[in-house]
Amino acid sequence: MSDTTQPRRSTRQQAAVANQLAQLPDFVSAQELHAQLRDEGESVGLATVYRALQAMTAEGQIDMLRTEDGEAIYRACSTTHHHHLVCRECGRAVEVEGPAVERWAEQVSAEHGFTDAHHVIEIVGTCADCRTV
Amino acid sequence: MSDTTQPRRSTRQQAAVANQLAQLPDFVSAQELHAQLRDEGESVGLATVYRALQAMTAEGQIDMLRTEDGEAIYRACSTTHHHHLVCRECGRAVEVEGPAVERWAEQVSAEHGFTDAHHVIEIVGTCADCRTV
DNA sequence: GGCCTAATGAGAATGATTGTCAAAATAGGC
DNA sequence: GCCTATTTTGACAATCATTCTCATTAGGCC
Ligand SMILES: [Zn+2]
Ligand SMILES: [Zn+2]
Ligand SMILES: [Zn+2]
Ligand SMILES: [Zn+2]
Repeated sequence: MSDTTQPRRSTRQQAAVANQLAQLPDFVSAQELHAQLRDEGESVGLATVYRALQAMTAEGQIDMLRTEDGEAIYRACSTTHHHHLVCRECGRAVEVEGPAVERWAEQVSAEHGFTDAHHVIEIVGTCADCRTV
Repeated sequence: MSDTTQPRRSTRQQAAVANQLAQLPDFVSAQELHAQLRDEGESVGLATVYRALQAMTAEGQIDMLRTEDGEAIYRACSTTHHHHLVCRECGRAVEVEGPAVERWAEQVSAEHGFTDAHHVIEIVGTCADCRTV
């Protein structure tokens, strides 16, 4: 199964990225994370931030998904698993959960012989405020 | 609700994009579509392809989603509504349906006052073949 | 300490997407 | 069909996230 988990060397930079991510409740882009680290003095090169996030994603330590405009965003996956309901006009996002969906995803994967399945679910709509404009 | 559907003028280029898309059974990127049109002699400027796809997406005439590496891909949405279960190793995709999920998505949107909601659901796992390797 | 090698960072390079703006095409009214 | 107001197009430049390059730095280990 190509378990490409060669142990990485532990460095200040990787720890900084991991810690920062652990402190954030929601998704951030690599750019944002880089800026935050810079602001806190714990400066890490941009390329390194990208590499760390990549590695952690590959190892399943963090979740990655894409915003509507294609930017990759990351989140520590310790947070409660949930999904987003996003307004296509103002970008406001509501966190939603759905046990039924979680079960469905697992079931569908199992039915087709897939293992270690993850899923991405995003709902995009127009919120009440933006509708009345 | 800012129904920005001012009727667009109909042009050869937009027709070409729409036709090409109607002929393709699966998702294509703007770049691929542009190349195909060029090869078939029905040449259309790249920027125009992007604009046409954008417009059609905004009008709900086609579906757009993002590949793993962030590229936007499009498909005529005449096909039956379904989702994909994709193998992270070999890329094999299985089309799956789930009435329960569809209902959940609608319900969640309604609960929060969102209208005209669409959703993106993708499940990524490791298929049976790739597991045994 | 010293060696080997992986990790870092500054900047260049890539590549999809979007912006610019003059030229061409459309929709209507005549 | 012809004319005009407005939209659309296309070649090219500009943006911007992400990746690549490669000289330098710093873990892991003796
Ligand atoms: Zn809104
Ligand atoms: Zn879920
Ligand atoms: Zn597979
Ligand atoms: Zn669905």
